[in-house]
Formats: sequence, structure tokens, C-alpha cells
Amino acid sequence: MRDIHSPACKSRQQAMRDTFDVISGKWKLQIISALSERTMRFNELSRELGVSPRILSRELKELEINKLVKRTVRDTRPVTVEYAPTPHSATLAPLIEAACDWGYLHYEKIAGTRRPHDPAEAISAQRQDR
Amino acid sequence: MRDIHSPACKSRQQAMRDTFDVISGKWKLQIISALSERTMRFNELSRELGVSPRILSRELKELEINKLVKRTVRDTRPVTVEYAPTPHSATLAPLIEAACDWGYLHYEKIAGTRRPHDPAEAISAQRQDR
DNA sequence: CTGTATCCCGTAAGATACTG
DNA sequence: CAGTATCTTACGGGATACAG
Repeated sequence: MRDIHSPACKSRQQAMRDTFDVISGKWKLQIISALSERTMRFNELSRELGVSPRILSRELKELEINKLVKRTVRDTRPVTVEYAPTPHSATLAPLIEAACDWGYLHYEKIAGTRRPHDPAEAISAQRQDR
Repeated sequence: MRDIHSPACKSRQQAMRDTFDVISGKWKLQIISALSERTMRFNELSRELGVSPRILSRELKELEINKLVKRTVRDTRPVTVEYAPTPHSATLAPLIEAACDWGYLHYEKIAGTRRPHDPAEAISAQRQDR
């Protein structure tokens, strides 16, 4: 949170954008979390998270490009594919921690300052439907 | 990054989703960063970030609902409106730090494993084609 | 089983013009 | 200056069928 105009902060802003380019979207962090718990095959992961094959396939490719999941073809019959977390995906832990912590903090802030009958309402206020 | 199935982690996942519901989108964190540097008026902010009035207006409203920016109408002529960060927006600092840090780390990881002439290419690889 | 190919929809985001 | 109104496009995401 420094001068947005300084070269140093241009980089910071850029780094932040890079991060969110890589991990944003509905599924990426969920996939990483799930695989961090235990490795899974394609369909297993699909069922576990409730994500359609098309989306899952795309997300896994992107994660693999960024070295955040490891894809292993197992020579079974029929062939199965095992997806696993990587050392690099473990480095996301602090970010995930910070995100969780802030989620709790924000909930307290918002829910705590509103009348009792509408807790957590503002938290998703920006999403009309869903 | 614990058991995704445990009750504790259900809450964690939820907290993470809450966080990203609030700060996701192309502009929210950029707005907060910019305002943390110095308070700005509406058009100033618009030009500074290169975001259209329509989008900026919407983003600022959402941020205000979540107590992440403070809107102050100044009694000038014509009327001007000053946007400022809040104490609550300052609590995002650790998350922003973590995101910046990971962005750098990831850049090193990806760029470092690629041929010198295409740095940062994989970082946005997932957005190129399609 | 592991994906791909199609088709569809809602929403984020941009461009531009306009109002108070 | 501070927004709002309209229009348009791009894309994320979902459903389903199907291919290897």
C-alpha cells in the first residue's frame, strides 16, 4: 500500500494482478484445497466439487501450466489420471490464510454493525442473485 | 489448507468465499490501493485507474456498503466528492501483502523455469487463446 | 475413465452519450 | 464534477452429449 506511481509500486500492483490472474475464478482455490487434502482422479474431483468436466478440464490445465497441480497418468486399465498438489501450490498457504482471516474479520465488522435481523446481508450485497 | 470435509474447514472455505466476494473484480483492490495512497475525487480516480464512470460508480458503491471506502461530499461549487480509505480497508493490508508476495514468488517460479526470452508468458497463459 | 465438442446463459466490463 | 442510461461485447460457468 505505497505510492501507486513509484516504480516499486507499479511492480507491486502488477504482482497483485498476476496473483489474481492465476488463482481467480470459482474453482482454482477449491481444487487446490481439495487436492491438498488428498490426491484425486479426474471424475473424483469433478464429483467432489460438483464441477462439470468441461470446466474442470480447463481449470486443471491452467493450474498445471502454473505448476500448481501435478498430473500423473496411471497405467491402469482403463487409464486413470491422478491429480496432486505441488510444492509450489503449498506456497499459497499464507495467502489462503490471510483470505480466510479477513473473511472472518469482515463478517464480524459487517454483521456486528447491523441490526440483528439482517446479519451477513451486506456481505453478499453486491451479488444480486445466486 | 486442512480437511475440506471437517466442519471447521467448511467455515474456512466460506470465509474465503466471503473475502473474494467482497474484493474480487478487476478494480476493487486497485481502488483501495489508490485511495490508500491519497484520497481522490470521482473523476480523478477514474482517470488515474483508467476505469469508466459506470464501472467506477458501481464499484465504489459496493466498497462503501462494505465499509471499505468513505464517501464525502464537499460543499464546493460545483459539488465535489472525496473518496477515502477507511480503518477497515487498512485491515486488508496483510492480504494484499500476501498477494503481492505470492505474485513475485510465482513470477520467479514460472519465469525462472522458462527460457529468458519469454518472461511472464505463462503467467497470463491462461488468458491468451480461447 | 478422461476428457472434448456444442450450445446456452448471465454477468462483468467497456464505450459513449447524457443529466443534475 | 459526479454520476446515470444505453448499448455492446467478452467471458466465466453450466448442461449435455459424445469421443478416445
